[in-house]
Amino acid sequence: MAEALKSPRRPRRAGRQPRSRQSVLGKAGDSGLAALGRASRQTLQAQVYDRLKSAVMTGVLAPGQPVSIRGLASALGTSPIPVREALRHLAAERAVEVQPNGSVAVPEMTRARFEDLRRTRLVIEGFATELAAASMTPATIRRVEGLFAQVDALHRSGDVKKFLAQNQRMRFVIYQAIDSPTLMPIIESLWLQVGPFFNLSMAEPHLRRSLSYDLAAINALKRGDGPEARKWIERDISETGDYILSLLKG
Amino acid sequence: MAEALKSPRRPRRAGRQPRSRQSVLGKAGDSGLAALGRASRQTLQAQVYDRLKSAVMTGVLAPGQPVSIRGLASALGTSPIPVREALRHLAAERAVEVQPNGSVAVPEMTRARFEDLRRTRLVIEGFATELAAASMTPATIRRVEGLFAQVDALHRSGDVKKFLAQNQRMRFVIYQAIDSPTLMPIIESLWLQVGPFFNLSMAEPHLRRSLSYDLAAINALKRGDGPEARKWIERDISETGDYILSLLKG
DNA sequence: TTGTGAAATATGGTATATCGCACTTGGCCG
DNA sequence: CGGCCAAGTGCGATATACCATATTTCACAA
Repeated sequence: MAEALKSPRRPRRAGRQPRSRQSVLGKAGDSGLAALGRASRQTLQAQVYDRLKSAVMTGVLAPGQPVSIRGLASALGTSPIPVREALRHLAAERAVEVQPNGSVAVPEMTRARFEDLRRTRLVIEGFATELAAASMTPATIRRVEGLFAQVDALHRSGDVKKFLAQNQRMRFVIYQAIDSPTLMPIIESLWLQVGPFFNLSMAEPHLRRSLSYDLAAINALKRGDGPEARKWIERDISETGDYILSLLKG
Repeated sequence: MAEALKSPRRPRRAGRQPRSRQSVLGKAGDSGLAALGRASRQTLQAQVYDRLKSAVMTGVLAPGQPVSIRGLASALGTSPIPVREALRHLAAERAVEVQPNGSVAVPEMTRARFEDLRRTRLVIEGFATELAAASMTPATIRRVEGLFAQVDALHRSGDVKKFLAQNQRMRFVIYQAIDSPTLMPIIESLWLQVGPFFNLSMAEPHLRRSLSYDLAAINALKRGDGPEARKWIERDISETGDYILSLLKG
């Protein structure tokens, strides 16, 4: 058994910090060995990606503010490489923009861009909603209705951030029912692009109306009435867009 | 002033190969300093990305065949890092798939996936065509007609590969007329996903029909008739899909 | 001959080092 | 007093090093 010879391949340089592959970012309090089965096979790049994605969606990263790879890396306690790859991934989804000098930033929103996004969302999410009507199982309906109840409660409690997060989850459960590996990433990318601005600017007078449209859409989905559900989702996207656009003016 | 100590940062290790940033991949025979002004500010990652994208589109990379990062890197004469990033970028666009072990491959095509792609393309490219009708300038029309002539000639000459390449260029000129930073990347991603299979399987009996639809669409665009143009593009996508699907059966 | 397991190999992921550019800063000259 | 040049600093891009795991190969024994 020459294994003892092989295990320590090389003398191992002194100042090396192997840094265990998991849980570098996930600060979930691992209770001993339980962690082994949990996030075992998550690459750092994927963890950083998830974090940044959520940071973009929740508006933690302000639009226009440049983000430095090294800064993020040191903030997250990793080397620049996983951060670079996560940022590239987000850039491919248009969640962030690569600046001429190479650093990245959440893109600024202009009226033109927002209107472009809105018309695209109308077409794609409208289509997706109509498709979803044919794929809704009773279990999915229940899931959606449960989420709607939560969203409604969050609306009453006034927690806009959580409201939007759960609202997104609800929508995505609907879209996921289609089981379309083509549509889903497109819709995710669209939400990543408009999401930050919802978080920054959505306010009460509009939320209630949006909720009523969602409810109408859910009821239509329950009946399997795709065109009707589509109509309500389109109305929601369209009027929410009007609202955001009215804020972009000033 | 301890600066003098700092300026020559370190003695510079002997065996270092700085490897000029450009033209590592571009084997265009640089004639001396002329190269300086040419591809100056292209990162390696971007060059690798372009190459791989074209390799995927033209079917050079066979679906399912795993691509090793290191293999590509040494084939291209770079380190693995730019290759990794280019592959991640392509993976985000669904042009390649990250395998469970971390390497990547062009995804296999199944009937289900192809039908999913087709219905999505019908909606998105149909919409895009209709929009384009409102944005076509005389110059764009001329450009498209010029490309159509080339495509037609290539069809007669029987060079399917070049035919498809120019055909794509023609379509993208139309879509680009919309000037939609949202739609364009989506359409590109869709073409990256279906492109390889066109290259592998398109054959004569279908090409002529497809060309006639394209011509009809172009004429409709010229008249500014968006719905009509949309109809022809949709018919093209739909019937080309039928054709490919008939091949996927066997 | 074949199955099993261990070593060799290949490969992905990531840390570190270094290059070269870009932007900043400070000083000098007009 | 203002603008321009030069050093300095920060950062992105990339090469290299090295670990850990997946895969292959090969030897040995049943």
